[in-house]
Amino acid sequence: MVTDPTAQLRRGVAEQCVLGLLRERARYGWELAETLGEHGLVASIGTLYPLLARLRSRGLVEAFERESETGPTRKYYRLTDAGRRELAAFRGQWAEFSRTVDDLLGREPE
Amino acid sequence: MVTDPTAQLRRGVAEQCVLGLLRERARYGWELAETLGEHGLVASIGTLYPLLARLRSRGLVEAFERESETGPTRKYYRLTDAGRRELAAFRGQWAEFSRTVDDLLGREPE
DNA sequence: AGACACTATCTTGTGACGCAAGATAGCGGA
DNA sequence: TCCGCTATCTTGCGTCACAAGATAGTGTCT
Repeated sequence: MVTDPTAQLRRGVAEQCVLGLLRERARYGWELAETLGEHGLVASIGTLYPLLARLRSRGLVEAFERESETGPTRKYYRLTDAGRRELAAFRGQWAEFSRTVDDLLGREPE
Repeated sequence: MVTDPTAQLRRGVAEQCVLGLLRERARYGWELAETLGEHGLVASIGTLYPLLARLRSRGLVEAFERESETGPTRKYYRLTDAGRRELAAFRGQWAEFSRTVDDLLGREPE
C-alpha cells in the first residue's frame, strides 16, 4: 500500500472545510463526501462519518434526518452558532498558517 | 493534556518547510528547530530529529558534521538534487491545496 | 419473485507523524 | 564542582485520514 503523502496535508483541514461547506445550507453526509472528494479533500467516504461524529460531539454541527425521493433516508447536518464561531476563528488561523508556509517554501516556482 | 488542534495542520508541512529553509544554505538541527519554532511550525525540538532522519532516509537531504566555536559539534543538513525536485513539486501541490481550502472555507472574514 | 446496482450510513484496523518528556553529552563560567 | 546552555537522539502517546467492509433502503430489469 503506497499511502499518499499528501494525505497528511488534509489532517485537521477536512474537518474545517466541512464547516465551510455548511455555512450556507445544510447538507447530508454522502453529498459532503462527494463534494470534498471532487476537491481532493477526502480520499474515501469512510473518512467522513467519524469526522461528522466528532464535529457533532463538539457541538459544532447538529443533525436531522430527512427522507430522500430516490433512496434511503439522509442525515443532514447544519452549523450551530458555535460552529460558525469556530469557522471564523479557523479562517484567521488558516490565513496566517498558509502565509507562513508560503514564505518558508520560497516563492520561485521554477 | 489539551493537545493543540492546530498541530494537525503541521502534519506533512513541517517536513517540506525544512526543505524550504535548506534551499539557500545548509543548516543544523537546532537552528532549524529554532526557526521553525518561531514560525509556529514545530512545537518541540523532539519533533525535528525524527523528521530529519526521514528526509535523510528518503535521500532528500544529506548530513555532515562541523564543530561549533561555542558548543558541541553540530550536524548540518543540505538539500540534494532529489530534495530540490521534491520541494519544487510540493510548492505546486501546496499552491493548489491552499487555494482549494481558501475556497471551501469561504472568504468573508467577519 | 429474485438479482443487481445505486444510494446512504457507520464501523474497524492500520499507519503516519507531531507532541511532550527525557536521556546523553560537550562546552563555558561562577 | 555545579550549573546552564547548546546540541543530538529516543520513547510513548494521541489524533485522524485511509482502505475495506458491514448493513440496509430504493429502484429497475427480467
